[in-house]
Amino acid sequence: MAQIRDVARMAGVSPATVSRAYTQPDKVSPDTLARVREAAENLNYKPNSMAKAFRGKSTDSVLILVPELSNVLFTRVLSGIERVATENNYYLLVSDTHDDVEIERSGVELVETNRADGVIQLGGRPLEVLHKRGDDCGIPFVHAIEPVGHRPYPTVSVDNEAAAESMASYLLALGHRRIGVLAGIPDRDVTRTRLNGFRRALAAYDLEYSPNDAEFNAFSLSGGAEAALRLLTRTPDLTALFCMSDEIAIGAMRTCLDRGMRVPDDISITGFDNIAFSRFSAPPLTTVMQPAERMGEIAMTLMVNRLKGRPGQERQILPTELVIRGSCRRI
Amino acid sequence: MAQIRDVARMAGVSPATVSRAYTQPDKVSPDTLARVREAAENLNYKPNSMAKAFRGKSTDSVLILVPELSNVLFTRVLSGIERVATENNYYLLVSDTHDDVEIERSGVELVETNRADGVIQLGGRPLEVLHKRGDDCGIPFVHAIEPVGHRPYPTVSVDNEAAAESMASYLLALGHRRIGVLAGIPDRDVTRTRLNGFRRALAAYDLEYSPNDAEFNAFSLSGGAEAALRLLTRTPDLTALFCMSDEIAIGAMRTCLDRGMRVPDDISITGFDNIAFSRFSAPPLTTVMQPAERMGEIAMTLMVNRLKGRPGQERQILPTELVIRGSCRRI
DNA sequence: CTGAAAGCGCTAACAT
DNA sequence: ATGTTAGCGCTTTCAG
Repeated sequence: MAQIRDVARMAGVSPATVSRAYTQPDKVSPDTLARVREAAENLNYKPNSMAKAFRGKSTDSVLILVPELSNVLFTRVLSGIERVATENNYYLLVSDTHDDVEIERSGVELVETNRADGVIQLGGRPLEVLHKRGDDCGIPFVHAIEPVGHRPYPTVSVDNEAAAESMASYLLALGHRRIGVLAGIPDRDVTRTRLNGFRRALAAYDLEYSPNDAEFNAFSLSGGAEAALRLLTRTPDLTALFCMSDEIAIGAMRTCLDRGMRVPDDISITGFDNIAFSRFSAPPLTTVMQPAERMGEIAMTLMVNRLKGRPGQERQILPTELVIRGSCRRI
Repeated sequence: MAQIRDVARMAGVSPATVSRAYTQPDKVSPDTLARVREAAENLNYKPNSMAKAFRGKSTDSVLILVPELSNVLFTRVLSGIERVATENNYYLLVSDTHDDVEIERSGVELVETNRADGVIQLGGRPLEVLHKRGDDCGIPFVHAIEPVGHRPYPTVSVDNEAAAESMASYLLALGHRRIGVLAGIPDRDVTRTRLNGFRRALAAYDLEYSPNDAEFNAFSLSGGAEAALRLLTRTPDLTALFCMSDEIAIGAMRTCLDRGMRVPDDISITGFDNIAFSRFSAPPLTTVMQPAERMGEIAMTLMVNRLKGRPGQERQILPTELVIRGSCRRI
């Protein structure tokens, strides 16, 4: 593999000039520039990016901590991140953390070992628990999707509580009073937050949340199907199911169908996220839209800014939107 | 940030010894080893992985070329790759190529610039077209999902033609004779291959494939929905729809439902891939199972072997399986 | 078992 | 506008 000095020799210049020809072409005379380019071309020279990273102390890559690569929502966020990363010439390192603290910790370590310049966290865990020096360990960190208190680093998320509340209010407004909750994993912030929103909506109608009407399980299709089965077996008189993700909702729909219940005639179902599939379910799912790709784009933009030493901390809460489709009916 | 010489000084040894303490602990006396470890601990020393990569000429990372991050199938493969990568201490660089040759080319270049040690291609394009020196440019390359002729590098895929044939035969055996095809993007190998399988099945029944009964479009939900609309408008007498992906099939289902057709009573529909959602559609989708995660695992295993200088070229064709669910009926 | 020293390929002062 | 020089943090001969 040709290296810079080979090009330099062939072009009859010094290595420094070759380097400049790449990084600041305007600082090089058109003539030499042309010679350097030709030499590089001939020798098929490709700058060694590791040497550059080593020298320049910047890797041009950022690590994305994804709790579950098979989750469509995360994947959409990742897609948004990717777009902005590419635009800004950053590489993406991706790690599926399976929600495991240890994996997240060793991820954060990648910036301490100079493997990545920063990390974007799609999970709920704040930097504080991921590093012993806590929030001010100086690691460029951006939090996306799940809002985690008022952290001293850039964050992009939605107002889950408000979104959940408005979704629940919609159900209430349709006349539903016995609403079951198909929640996500119990110890996730997002689960708690959405549950709070749900309770707030109930409270506005002087209704009380009953834990007996809720089931907690994975944010997945089968998680939703199983939870629905348990819930409906226990409390068959529910008229609606408030699900904390579209996958849970679609899983629950299957269970209902299997039990001979028609949606929305016999039971109304709502989701959360507005993944692509929810528009294509039967019936199409009423849900709350989260701007997933957009959150990814913003997360990466915040990271780029941070890395390029621009602005400072920023905290963006993006709007959600109720998407009314066919899975609920008035009673 | 502490570096090796700080640790060396504190432990009262030379940098070389510290280095050895990490890479070949058995070559260091237990006593010094302990002292080094303690010093490292105290100083919170983390070896600079860029320096190591630079020195050692190996980045421990491999690039994954994903045609579309938002496609569930690719994401499953990625998930399998990730698992094996983590097990073997490799980092994953991921790039969404949007099926663009240029992006794929610059991806392959990452190994020439020492940014990655190898690349796993989930798309259909062979190394030959991605590098001017062609197949023998020496880049560790693994092809997954789409089989691309007999390439001189490791490949893992399924027999798409056979799988498509057996899916189509199933439809034929059920009595269907007017079967529409909802194909994927026309210029993708996988589309052609599956179409061949379909035609072969037809031929066994002395039937001819009619281009008029086919629509080509994106491998996506909306792609399927649109294509189905065009196809059904043009040829309303079809009794079955052979779809080249589950997403296409689910999209098509929606169109059928919207047109007042019941599945499978009025029209039978088959998919391809067996993504998680297909089990939860209404009706559940009859499809062909592709071992996506497994392909990912194997792809990465092949890569690791290649990188570690083990075995040689390998070519694995994994079995698929017909998954009969409720979206087809006998006529 | 340990240390000294060289050097991986590049870039950024600094000098011309 | 260009060249000279030094050095990024680590590993690896080679000596001792």
